[in-house]
Amino acid sequence: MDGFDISIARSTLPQVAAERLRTLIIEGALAPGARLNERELSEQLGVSRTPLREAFRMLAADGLLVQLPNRGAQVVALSREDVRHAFEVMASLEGLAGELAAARVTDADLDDLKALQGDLERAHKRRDLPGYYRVNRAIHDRLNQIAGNPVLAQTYRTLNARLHALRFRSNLNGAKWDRAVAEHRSMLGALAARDGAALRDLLVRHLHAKLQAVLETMGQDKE
Amino acid sequence: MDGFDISIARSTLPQVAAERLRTLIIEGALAPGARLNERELSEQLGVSRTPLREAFRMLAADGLLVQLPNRGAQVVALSREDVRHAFEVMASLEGLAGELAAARVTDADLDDLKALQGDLERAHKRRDLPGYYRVNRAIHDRLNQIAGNPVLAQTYRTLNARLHALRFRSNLNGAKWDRAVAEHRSMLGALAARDGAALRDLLVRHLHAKLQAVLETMGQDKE
DNA sequence: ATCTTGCATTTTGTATACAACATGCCAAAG
DNA sequence: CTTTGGCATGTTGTATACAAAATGCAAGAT
Repeated sequence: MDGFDISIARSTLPQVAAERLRTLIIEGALAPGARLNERELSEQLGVSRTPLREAFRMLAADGLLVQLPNRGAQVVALSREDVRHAFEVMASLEGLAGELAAARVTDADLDDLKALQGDLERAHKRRDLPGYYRVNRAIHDRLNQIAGNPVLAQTYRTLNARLHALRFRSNLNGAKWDRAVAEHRSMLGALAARDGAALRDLLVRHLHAKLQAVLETMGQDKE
Repeated sequence: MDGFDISIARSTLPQVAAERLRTLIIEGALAPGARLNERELSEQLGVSRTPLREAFRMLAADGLLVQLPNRGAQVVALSREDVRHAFEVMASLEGLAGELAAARVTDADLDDLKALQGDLERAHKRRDLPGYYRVNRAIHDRLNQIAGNPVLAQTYRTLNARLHALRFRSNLNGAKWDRAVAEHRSMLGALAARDGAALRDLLVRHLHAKLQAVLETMGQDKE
């Protein structure tokens, strides 16, 4: 966290391609279950098949694609069970982040988080869902940063990225949204009190509520 | 868990290469920090550079290699901090596995685990360290299987694989080993009582003890 | 003597040709 | 009419050639 990174970000071609594909998947341009034709895609992206294949491998590692031998890559189609399992793990990790953060949080950190909580409530008040999600994410990132465990942050990020293939925005109806904001307030209180166990419980329950919301948006899909 | 998979395992060349490299890394033939020359390695393994590169990507995804742009791949060199962070996350995941398992365990499962516990104690009694580790791993796998969350199992496996690059076997002196076996007995008790919270605590502490042992074997290495 | 600068060599990155495999169709047999 | 075998076509897997980048060394300048 100390020192500055002045190196210019040199992204390799596979990385750029992977990022591009990731966006296409998250935005839904590439639907879950869709098969990705290498030649076709490589022409569209303007790269040859080799770097594209490396991009496939990266995305497969993140769980956004599955690769079948001799049958290429396709966008993952997560079942409700998959989502449930992923959330179960993410809740546990988020709880750990809370515990760690409670043990290490400084007053300066708390001030930052209080400011973010303010942003969150304002976004809520004006029903600005995109803004709400942005702040929400910022709070989460900050918490993870305070927790100070890069492996934890990385693991969480990977799991989360996988779920984004679903792109469940929307679906925060009034009651649920109000409750979520209130939960955030409780969480901030537990953190200020340095009560790791309480924060952990709150986070786990918070994630559980989120899971329910996501499952509802998924509706009665397959499996 | 129902039904049999009769499909013959068709491993692709990159998979085979990755598996081979994984073994070389774990066994220490490829030391941490070592740079992997593509041409050289591809000749030694008898594959061309393309599948080898895909193998690199897979291992990098598992965290066994790091890939630097235009500078190839090298075996990760984990710092003590890295190990600490990884164990922190693994302990949390293992705890979750315990909680879930306690909620779903059947009497038949318990019988299996009791048998394994017997194996463990026998291996301990005759100071059979490799055997002990094997049974230890079997118990862990069984627990994860009972927990019934593939995402959890997968995440744990990945983290664990990364640590194996260190190949810390050995280093279980008398006292620690005795204590580990006793802990296993307690864990089995908590599972039999379906006490998820207790099992969770035991597992987290168990992993914490393991971390200490690992850190000792790492000695006063760099960073 | 040390530091820079350019060149030679090595190594990685990308494109592409060719081989292996999968898939769908059609015809022929039951 | 259904099923099976073979073939044609398309798609992925692998090898290799070429391009771009990095590294090490040596010669010259300060």
